[in-house]
Amino acid sequence: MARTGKKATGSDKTRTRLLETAGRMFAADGFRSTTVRDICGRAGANIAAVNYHFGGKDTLYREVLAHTFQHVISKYPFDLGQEDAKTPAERLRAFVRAFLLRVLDPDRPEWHRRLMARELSQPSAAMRDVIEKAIRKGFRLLREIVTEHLGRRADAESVELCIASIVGQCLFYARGGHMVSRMLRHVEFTVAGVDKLASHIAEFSLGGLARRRKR
Amino acid sequence: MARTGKKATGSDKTRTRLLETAGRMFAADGFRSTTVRDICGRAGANIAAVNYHFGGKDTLYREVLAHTFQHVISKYPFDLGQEDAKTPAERLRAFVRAFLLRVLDPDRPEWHRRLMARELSQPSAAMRDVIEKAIRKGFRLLREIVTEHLGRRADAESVELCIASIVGQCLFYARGGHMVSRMLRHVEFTVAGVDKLASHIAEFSLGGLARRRKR
Amino acid sequence: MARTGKKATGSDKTRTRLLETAGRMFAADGFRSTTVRDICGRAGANIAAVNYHFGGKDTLYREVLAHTFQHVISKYPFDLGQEDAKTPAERLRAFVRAFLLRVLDPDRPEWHRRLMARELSQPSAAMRDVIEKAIRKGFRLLREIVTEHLGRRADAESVELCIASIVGQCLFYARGGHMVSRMLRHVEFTVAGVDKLASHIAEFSLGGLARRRKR
Amino acid sequence: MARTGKKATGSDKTRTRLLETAGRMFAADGFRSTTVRDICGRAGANIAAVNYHFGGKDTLYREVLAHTFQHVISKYPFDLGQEDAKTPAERLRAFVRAFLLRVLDPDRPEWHRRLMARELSQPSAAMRDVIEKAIRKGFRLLREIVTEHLGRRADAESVELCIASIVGQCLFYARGGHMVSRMLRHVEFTVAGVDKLASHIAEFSLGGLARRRKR
DNA sequence: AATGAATGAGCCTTCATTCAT
DNA sequence: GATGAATGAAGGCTCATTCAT
Repeated sequence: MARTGKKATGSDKTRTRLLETAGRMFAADGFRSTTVRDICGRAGANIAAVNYHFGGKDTLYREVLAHTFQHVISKYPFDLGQEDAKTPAERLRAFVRAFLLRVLDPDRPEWHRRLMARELSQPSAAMRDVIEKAIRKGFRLLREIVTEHLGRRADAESVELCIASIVGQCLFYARGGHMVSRMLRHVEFTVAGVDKLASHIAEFSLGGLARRRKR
Repeated sequence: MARTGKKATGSDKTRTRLLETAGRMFAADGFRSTTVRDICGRAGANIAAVNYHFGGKDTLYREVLAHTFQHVISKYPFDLGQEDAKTPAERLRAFVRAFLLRVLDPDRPEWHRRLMARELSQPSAAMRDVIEKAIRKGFRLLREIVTEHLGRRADAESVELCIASIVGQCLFYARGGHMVSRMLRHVEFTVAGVDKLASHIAEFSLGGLARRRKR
Repeated sequence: MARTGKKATGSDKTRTRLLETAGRMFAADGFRSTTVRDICGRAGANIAAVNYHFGGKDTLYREVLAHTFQHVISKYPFDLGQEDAKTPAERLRAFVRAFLLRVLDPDRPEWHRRLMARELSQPSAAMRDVIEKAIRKGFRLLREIVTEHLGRRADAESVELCIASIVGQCLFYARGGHMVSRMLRHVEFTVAGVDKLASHIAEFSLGGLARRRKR
Repeated sequence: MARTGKKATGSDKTRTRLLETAGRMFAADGFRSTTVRDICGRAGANIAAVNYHFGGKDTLYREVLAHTFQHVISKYPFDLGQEDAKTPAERLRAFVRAFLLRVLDPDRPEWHRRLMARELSQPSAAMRDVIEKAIRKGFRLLREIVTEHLGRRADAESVELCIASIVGQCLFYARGGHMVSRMLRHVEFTVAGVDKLASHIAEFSLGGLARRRKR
């Protein structure tokens, strides 16, 4: 057994391996299409391992989600860099950058992004609350920033339309590898280009906001 | 033979009901999670009805897709209104409006949007080619429009970043009922507000493009 | 419809076509493996035609069997040629020839043989009685002939062993196209060679009977 | 993985029971008519047991076949006893005896015979090669023996006709329990009488060959 | 007289899970 | 702590048959 190299000494290793493998597979094929047999097989574990370690497939999925979202939520708060930002323009830039960092975190493997995109478009029951809470928080902040730009007298609809425009631009990069993005040959979706992306979106949005204000 | 799909004499009621029900369910839960039994049950048809009318689950899905995408592709071409547009600004407005119309077509039920969003983010083998072709076509047009705004000397990366910004704003509305959009209480996602949405995105983007040009 | 050439004027034609097609298919693949849909399809008839004309698959099968066995039973009785046979040797020859004619009837299509072989090795409930009766009749005759050859004092076991030897030789040709027979490149299994086959088996058996008698 | 069939540790009880039950049922009713549900039911196993242990119905059938034919092929080679046979007559006797032993092996249950008979008359894709090879081998040997008896100048057709006569007699006993054989009340088809059967067939054939030679 | 849409029982298979070891 | 044999519910699909026309 030991000579196969698959099995490590501690039992905790299997659990970790299961978590990693399952996450990758859930991200690639979705919850339903991923089978417990396959997860265990690829993780080099017994077929009963998932139930043994996590209690079931659902629980494993929830665990994967928790493990995946856990860090990012606290690592890149929406208000990251807000305290250093003096002008409204800087605050928008900070927001956009924080948003993109959260979505394109350099330290996270690619499948984290895919899994997040999946949950974002159709959240499972387990994540709904967590995600909604996080979104609501960021939303409030962005509303303030946009209001700063449009002026206090701006109507609610205009504010929200601009919010949608900014968020839309950011979310475009969140969904990794979809068809539209594949057309863009000169844009780096990866982490390396995150600052460039943030700069562009911030500039573009500043222009948009300015135009919307004049009207 | 019903299997060939060439039907004309009989009453197509069951077939139509099946198509409608299946579409709605595929849109809501995805291909895998939707069972033939459920489809037939809710359509008030026998469990063998799907196989009889469509030959199988896969074929039914493809039929639903065809039935769903069929109209929209030809009804709202990307270059809709381009010939009447004189200025670059008007061309951008026309493009955005055509894009949104395609996505928020007044004549289509809500689940069409959801199904389209699903296929857009992870296209099934059957749709991949159709979708890619459609996207590529619109992409070329938008590139021209953006280049008009940024000037001929604009580098490829800047052009594509602006394309991403515009497309991102539009796609935001394509995905019906996702979490972020639920925060926006004052924006009508429905068809009724499509012109207002188009106007905003066009204006916002014009501002963004202008700012990007100056740099 | 008429221009397809599939449909004849009278309704009786469909029935006949169904009978022919079904027989061929039952002979080739067996009762279970042959589907009503396929029969109707290849016969150019409606899917409900079998039930309409014959009441069901089972009934159709029985009808095919009756239609197939009907003639042969009366056409080639086991005692064919017995009245003209003067010597025991001639009687044996006549018997073998009748047996082979029954099995390799020139006027019957090949699939009749296959169907018969099928029923012989595992008779359906419907045919069991008919077949058993026919066999019993021939068996009695052959017993007499063999007894003539072995002498009246021959024990029952010896008689039956010789019967088995003779029948075994004949049955070898009844099962068309099985693996062993494919090895024999110089023997005609078809109808054309039936007299040659009969001669050989009769001669071979006469030799065998003679040797068995001496012992 | 049980699917690979590489099992050693666990108690092979269920697997063995499944193999035995399935074999018996396949032999009795054929592949198509035998249902997995029935097999599992009669074997006292779960409905999923067949798929778990064998991967599917097809694989199970192949396994049954392998398990059934495995021994007999090597246990009773066609040339069994040939080296001890001095005269042509003894060689024929040895061949017939080996043939019958193969077919009526004392150590095998009755359903093995039935299954073999089934495969012999219409071999499944899996067995075709194995059977053909085995047959071809025995065929070559018998041809030599017959040629010895008929003389070197015997024409190919005569040789093959005699081969057919000998093989026909043997095969008669291979098909257990068919209608004709039920008429023979004084012949033991079972293993106990195999030597007596072999003696008869050999003697009968020697007589037949002798007579065929004289002509 | 004949059609073909529709039926429901039953098929093989896959799945997450449980249980004895 | 971990295994893998065994389970039963549910999946898609095929079949002979029925029913309204």
